[in-house]
Amino acid sequence: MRIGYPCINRSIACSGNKTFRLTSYTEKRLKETIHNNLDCLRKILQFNLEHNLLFFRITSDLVPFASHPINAFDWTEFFKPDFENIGDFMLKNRMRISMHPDQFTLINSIREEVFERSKAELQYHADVLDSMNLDASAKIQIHVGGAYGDKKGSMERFVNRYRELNERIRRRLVIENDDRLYSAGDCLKISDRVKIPVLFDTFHHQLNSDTQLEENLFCLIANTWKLNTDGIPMVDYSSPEHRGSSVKHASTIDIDDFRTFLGRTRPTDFDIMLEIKDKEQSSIKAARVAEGDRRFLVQNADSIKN
DNA sequence: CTTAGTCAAGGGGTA
DNA sequence: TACCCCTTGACTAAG
Repeated sequence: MRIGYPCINRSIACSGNKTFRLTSYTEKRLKETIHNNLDCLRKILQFNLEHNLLFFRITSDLVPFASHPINAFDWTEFFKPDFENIGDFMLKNRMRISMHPDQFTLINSIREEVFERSKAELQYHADVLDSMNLDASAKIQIHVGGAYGDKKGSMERFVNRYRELNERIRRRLVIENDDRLYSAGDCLKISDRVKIPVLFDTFHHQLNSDTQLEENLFCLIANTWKLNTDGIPMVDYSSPEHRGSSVKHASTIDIDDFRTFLGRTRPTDFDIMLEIKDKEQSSIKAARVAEGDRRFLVQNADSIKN
């Protein structure tokens, strides 16, 4: 079990998700921004190592406009040594890595041009992870997509489109249950067809589920991950803000809830991404709680040994 | 220096 | 059809 957080670290004085406006695009600006972002990513990983946080999500802003037609710059080649250096650091310290393209990446869109752009965007994400020489346990998580007034047909379209993707994308792709349309159960149905791993999001499950989170569902989801290639399952963990009626991500972790969650999911082993506003601060607290959990200790001992 | 509107990209829901 | 919502930080022009 590894614990981590997505994209941004607020404790160190650098921001690895810098970007700029399309209107101010120049190759020089692009180069400088990528350089800054890679440099900062390396610093964040160092911080994470020091705080026993071995799971991290790389921001999709790492390379701005990576899949946009305006970008003709061969950034994989230019920054090859930097990507490899970061990848070596991750491997050496047994870090688990994910990426999460945002809402515009839609495999099952009814519009062909949206699918084409999505493929380009997925290829960019795969290029980042490939450049770091990471194996197939480094994942790219997306949602199933829209419903378009015909959920069944849209799930079918996802299956067919998924089969069209190239192997470099497919080996990394996983689907995550969303908060409104596609539940964990829906994701399992798709997984039955194409054997894609399902990434369980606890918060989305609270908002959109056909069953309660019971042990059986959690086991079924865990079994969609092939341990020798996909690695242990990834789980996105967050909780609603307790005060107020709105459904927002909590500003900080509720340690008692987290402890309960750890208890309820035993003995299944998985990596946890904390989608909580204060990012690394909550992660550090969570890691402390998890130290009392066997799953966490095994991972720990392992990384010290190597 | 501070602030408020805006940013490549989609889709769902309501009036 | 028109408009607002999601969710988020940072960019950028305006004050």
